[in-house]
Amino acid sequence: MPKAAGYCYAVKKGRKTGVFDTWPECEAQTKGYPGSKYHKFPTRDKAEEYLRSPNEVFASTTRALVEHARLIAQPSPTNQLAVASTSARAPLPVPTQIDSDSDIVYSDGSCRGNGQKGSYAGVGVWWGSDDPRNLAERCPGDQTNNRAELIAIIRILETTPHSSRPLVIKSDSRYSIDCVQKWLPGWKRKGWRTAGGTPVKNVQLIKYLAALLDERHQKSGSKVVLQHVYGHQGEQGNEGADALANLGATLPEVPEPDWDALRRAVETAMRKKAVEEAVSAPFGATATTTQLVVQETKPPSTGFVEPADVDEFEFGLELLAGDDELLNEIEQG
Amino acid sequence: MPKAAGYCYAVKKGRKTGVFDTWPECEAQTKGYPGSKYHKFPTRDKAEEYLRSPNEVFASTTRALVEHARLIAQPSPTNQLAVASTSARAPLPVPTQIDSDSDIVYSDGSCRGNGQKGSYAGVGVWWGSDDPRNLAERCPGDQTNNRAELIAIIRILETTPHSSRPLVIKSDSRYSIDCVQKWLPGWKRKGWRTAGGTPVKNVQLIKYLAALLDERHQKSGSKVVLQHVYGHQGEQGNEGADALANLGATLPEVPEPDWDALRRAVETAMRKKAVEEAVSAPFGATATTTQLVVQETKPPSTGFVEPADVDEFEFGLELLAGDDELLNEIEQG
RNA sequence: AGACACCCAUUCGA
DNA sequence: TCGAATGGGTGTCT
Repeated sequence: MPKAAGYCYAVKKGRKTGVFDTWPECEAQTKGYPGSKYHKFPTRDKAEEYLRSPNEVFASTTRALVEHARLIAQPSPTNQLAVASTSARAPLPVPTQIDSDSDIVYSDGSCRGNGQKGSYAGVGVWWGSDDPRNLAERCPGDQTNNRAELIAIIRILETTPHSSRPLVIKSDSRYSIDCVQKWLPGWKRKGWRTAGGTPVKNVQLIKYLAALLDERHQKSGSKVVLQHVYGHQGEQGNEGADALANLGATLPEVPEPDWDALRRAVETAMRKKAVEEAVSAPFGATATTTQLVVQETKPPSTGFVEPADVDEFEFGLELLAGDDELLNEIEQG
Repeated sequence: MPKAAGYCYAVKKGRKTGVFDTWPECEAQTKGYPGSKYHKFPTRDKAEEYLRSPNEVFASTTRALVEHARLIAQPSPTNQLAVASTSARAPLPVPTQIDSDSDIVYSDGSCRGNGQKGSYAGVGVWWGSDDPRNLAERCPGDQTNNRAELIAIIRILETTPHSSRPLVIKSDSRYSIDCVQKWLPGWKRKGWRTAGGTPVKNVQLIKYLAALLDERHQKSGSKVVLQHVYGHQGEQGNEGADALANLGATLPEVPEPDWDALRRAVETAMRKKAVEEAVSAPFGATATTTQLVVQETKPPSTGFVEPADVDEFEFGLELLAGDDELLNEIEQG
């Protein structure tokens, strides 16, 4: 509540451009300047990043995306099934250029009127300006912010081919990250009950997301880094995903996939691979256990984003051991 | 989110005047035209009403008001006390003609540079063109838009004699109306904390306003109707109050009244009356509990202002039962 | 009690 | 498009 000034103002269009420490300074550059563009940020870093980022990130991406999303979204005899099937969820073509050590992608969910009747939610995935892998989709099923955030991450994993490079997913949803990072093991143990004894929400989504992560680790051995970023800090990628999510929320309703079926399909594939490996190397070599690396950033109020803290979590076939449904299937099949 | 074009543009001063359906048409009449006056409206009705409304409703009122306001406002040995005392806040003379079933009055607050250092706020009350009860006053104390809006309503209640007819106060401040309409009971219960746990702002103002409403209900049994109107829709009364508020903001600073003292004075008077009534009619007759009627209008985007929905709220001695300070005073007095 | 999101509403202004 | 003044809520977990 203390109005402790600690803000910066980035002026992108104005008499002088640059970063200014006080509002009056910023105002002096923008007031009365036609088409001025400026923004408040909690840190100088963020302000500078905003200045560096291109002005119209999504303009050209948008139209194509809307069309793409509409096609997928509109229930019709020819594509209704496809939407809910895994095949329609196959990876998109990857751009040919490979330019960095790890793949970075932003996810975001939005939900107009969250908690209200008649709310509508959207999902956004942003790889870069004009990147064909970008997504703007209507959130299927219940329209809540948290579902949209989870599904955004799921959609990334569904549409991104495995690769040897780490995949860095940046989300501003602490909830989504914590679901897979810190709460999932306990939930498995305690039968998907919250600390308050109530059933965990969005279980199908969370289980499917966990399965997708497991699959990726098992197949490629590569890392998935879930990194939390604070929303609305001017970070280009987050803003991009946000805009795409808002766009997605305007699309027509879509049928909800059968998340459990999707998860089982993934798990079946994993089991096959596990069996093959066990057969070819039966000398006590345990199933692949890879790491889910979760990167943490400091909250924006600290002023600096320090070198990311890294928490590491065991992942892999743990799920097989903790899931009754799966054990049953294995026993019977 | 749909940018569904359905707007009209009224040009009051420009190359051609009238109502135009598109922004380019409107722009053509106004761009570069010195002193152009134009406005966007959601409906043609509103646009036409704006054109019909006299251009300078207040011109003749203004000079007298400025003088009047200056006299009241200027702190001087002879009137400084009067400003803060209830006696100086006595009702103004009412015009002799009585012309309708209920009294309608518009309130508005304005605040130049709201939130900035050096902002200055004004209070406007509009009864009609050239009505002597009109007010244009500088906002005392902190200069914020919301304080000005609250004080505008307070000033109406302070300066308007009780009457058997309902008093309709039209304000464009949803905040002010909600303060007394929907949030006040909860605030009393929860110790004047907001939903986020922070202290409610402008508490003295709100308490005093509530006391004035209670007093009015108790004394006269008449209704006070708080009606929300949307700002800048061309409604004459709202525009009038707006102009007066802007005028008030240009007046010199005024000392801030002791709102708590004012409230206590009102509450003391109420208690006396309550006691008298209890004595003269001790047969379980409860204290007067009247209704605060809150009228709601549709937002302007719907295009039509339908017959007002009416929500009714219990008011009256509830405050006596919920205010510890008061209970203490009663016990001691 | 805390955290991260998602918003909703009305103003006041530049 | 940007700022501030002000309030209300849900989604979710610990």
